[in-house]
Amino acid sequence: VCDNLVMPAASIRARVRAEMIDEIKSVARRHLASDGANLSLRAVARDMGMVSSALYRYFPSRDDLLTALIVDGYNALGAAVEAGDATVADRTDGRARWYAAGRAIRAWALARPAEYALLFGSPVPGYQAPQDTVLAARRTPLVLLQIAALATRPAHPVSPPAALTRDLTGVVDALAEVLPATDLDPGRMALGSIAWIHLFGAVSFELFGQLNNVVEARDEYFDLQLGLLADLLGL
Amino acid sequence: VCDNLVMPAASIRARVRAEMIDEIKSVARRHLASDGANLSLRAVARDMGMVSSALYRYFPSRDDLLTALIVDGYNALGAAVEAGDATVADRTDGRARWYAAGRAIRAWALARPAEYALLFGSPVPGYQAPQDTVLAARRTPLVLLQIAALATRPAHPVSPPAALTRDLTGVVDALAEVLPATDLDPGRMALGSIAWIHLFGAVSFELFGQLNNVVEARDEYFDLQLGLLADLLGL
DNA sequence: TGTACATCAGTGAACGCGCGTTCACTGATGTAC
DNA sequence: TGTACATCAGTGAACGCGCGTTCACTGATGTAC
Repeated sequence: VCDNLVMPAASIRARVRAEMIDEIKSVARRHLASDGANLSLRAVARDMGMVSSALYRYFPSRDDLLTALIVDGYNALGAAVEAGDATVADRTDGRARWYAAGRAIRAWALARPAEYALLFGSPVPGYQAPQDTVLAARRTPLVLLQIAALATRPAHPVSPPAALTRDLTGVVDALAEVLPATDLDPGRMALGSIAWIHLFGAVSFELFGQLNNVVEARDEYFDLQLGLLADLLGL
Repeated sequence: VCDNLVMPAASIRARVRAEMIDEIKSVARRHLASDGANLSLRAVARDMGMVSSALYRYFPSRDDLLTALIVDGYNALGAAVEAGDATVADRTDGRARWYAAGRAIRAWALARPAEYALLFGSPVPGYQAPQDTVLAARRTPLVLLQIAALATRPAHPVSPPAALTRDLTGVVDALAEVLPATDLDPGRMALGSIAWIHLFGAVSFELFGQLNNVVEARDEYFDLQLGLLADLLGL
């Protein structure tokens, strides 16, 4: 409020612009929920009481809006998982943190199914995700890998083939700045990434409707899977 | 060829009709590959050299065509998995059969990514799958459950909660006619279904592009996951 | 402090295209006597 | 076997709607002297 008076006029315009961008994205997110990934610029503009061409002041094309939504989505999910993980007081209790993080993923997905589908569902036809998204995309698995590194008990014995170890080492190295103490041997790296994939499987299977008419006790089912994966990791 | 002469005329018309339906579905499948699930009736008609309204002689609406494609897809996948499983000569070798079935799923998905996405990807906006699809959908997990029933070693210890056991028992009972000797205790039922879900996760993760820029050794990665799941099942 | 100029947000019309579905119709194919 | 009728496949026009993107434009807001 008071800031307005101190700020130079240029910043006001910049801030209004930023707020507009936020509102466009938020309206677009609402549309994702009903229309899936065939997001319509005109519908978004309509909802905002603007003419469709006005949106081009903010996003050079529909794909750029989609990209912004995807990056935001990955970050929102990552933040939710980090927050879930952070609720565990004892930072050395890997198993508790694993449950907290896993449940946070599922809770986020159930709360925003369309956004989850945009991130993890079938690729949008004709849309090519730019490089900007990959950093944000790694935020969630990063949390899970950090938890996997806490494993105390011996993990499930695995001997990943050399080619795979090379791939995974590359990823972990790229994360080294963010994840300093990577005391993950190849086996644990492989297990950690696999646990993430299988977790994704559990969430997607439920969210994409494959559990319909089959399993109703979904919380319990998910927790059971979390437990199996924790065992797998040696947490 | 000769059959034409013997067959009553009415059957000829019926057969031409069946062939037309097949061709429509096959053209539609090709379109799925490029356009994702926003399948266009007009585009299909164009490819067949027909006027779009002519398709209504064969399918009452676009959704009915989609449903037919979905049912066909589930059946094709199921058949591929059954064929994969059948290549293992020693029918008591559960672990070999598990690998064969799992690899068949992935191979089918990689060969027909758009169809896989239609079955297992984000739900098509506005489309409600009718009950016709559920039977076909169970064909693949049925094979996997039959293999899980072969487990000789003790499986990973699990104690599924009562509500979940009830759900899974219901499903297995429904399959009882097809799967006669269901010597699956609740724990193994739960493990079998979870292994299927995690397998789905592995395939979807790769197919939906989440492995891009991360893992290149995909065959090895998948096999590693198959092995972990086989261990989980006690195969 | 006041004025001339540049920047920027938003308008409205248009381009060129797509879609699912309906409907009255023409001809060919099959059926019944 | 031949003829009258019914069935069915496919046409072409139309309805009513959607879309992304471009472009010349009006006014308001911010900047520099």
